Amino acid sequence: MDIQLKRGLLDVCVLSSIRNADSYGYQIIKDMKPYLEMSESTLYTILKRLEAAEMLTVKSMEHGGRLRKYYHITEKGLGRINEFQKDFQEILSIYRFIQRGDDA
Amino acid sequence: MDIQLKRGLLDVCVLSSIRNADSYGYQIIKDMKPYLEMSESTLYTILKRLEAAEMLTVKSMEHGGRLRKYYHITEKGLGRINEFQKDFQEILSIYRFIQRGDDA
DNA sequence: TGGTATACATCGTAACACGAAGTATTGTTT
DNA sequence: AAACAATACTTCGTGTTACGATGTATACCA
Repeated sequence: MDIQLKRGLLDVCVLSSIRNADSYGYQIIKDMKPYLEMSESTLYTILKRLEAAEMLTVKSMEHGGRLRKYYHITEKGLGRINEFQKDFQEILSIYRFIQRGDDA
Repeated sequence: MDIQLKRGLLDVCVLSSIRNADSYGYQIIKDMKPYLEMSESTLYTILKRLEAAEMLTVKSMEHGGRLRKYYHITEKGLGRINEFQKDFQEILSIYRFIQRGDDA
C-alpha cells in the first residue's frame, strides 16, 4: 500500500486495536499485520503521539518478568474513530470522482 | 478531512483530474474542490512531483495573453490510478477492521 | 482607480513513517 | 551450555510532504 495512504489510516487502526480490550505494543502489531503492516519504531512513535493527544492512557505492568505497557483508549480516542468514519464517507465520494475522472 | 488521509488521496485525485482531458492548475483546483480542497502551493508542488515521476507531461500554451501550463497524463500516471484502485480494496478491508475493533 | 479572478512560483516549517541500532529478558534448539 | 529466535520497548536521523505566507503578473469589471 502507498505510504501516504497508510499515514492516514495508522492512527485510527491503532486506536481500533485497543478499543475492545486494552493491549500492548507487540500485540497491536500482530493484530494489525493482516491489514496494515508497520515497523516497531513507527508504532511506538504513534502510541506516544496518541498519548500526548490524550486519545489513550498507559499503564506499565509486569508480565513474565518483563515490562509491558498496556494502552487504554479514552473518550477522545473513541471520538477520533468516529471522525474517521465521517472521513470514510468522503473517501467513498473521492473514490467515485477518481473512477469517473473529471467532473463530467 | 484529516490531513494525513488527504495526503494519500491528493496525487491520485490530481491525476484523475487530467485523465479524461488535459487541464491546468487553476482548473484542476476548481474541479477537485467539491471533493478535496487544496491550496495553490500544494497543487503546484504536486504537479512538479508528478512531472518528475513521469506521471504527466507539461505543455506551456498561451491563453488570452496569459501563460497556461497544460498537463497531460502518461501511461505511468494511469498506472498510478490503477494502483490506487487496488489500494482502495485494502482500505475497505481496513475499514471493516476499524469498525470491528480487534481481531475477534 | 480599485477590486476580483486568473495563473504560476518560492520558501520555511512542522508532521510523520521508517530503517538502523540498541537494551534486555524469555524460550527453544542444537 | 551456547546459540538463536521471539518478545518488548527505545532513540536517532532522514526523506517526503501539505501548507501558509508571500510574490509576480495579467485580464476584467465597476
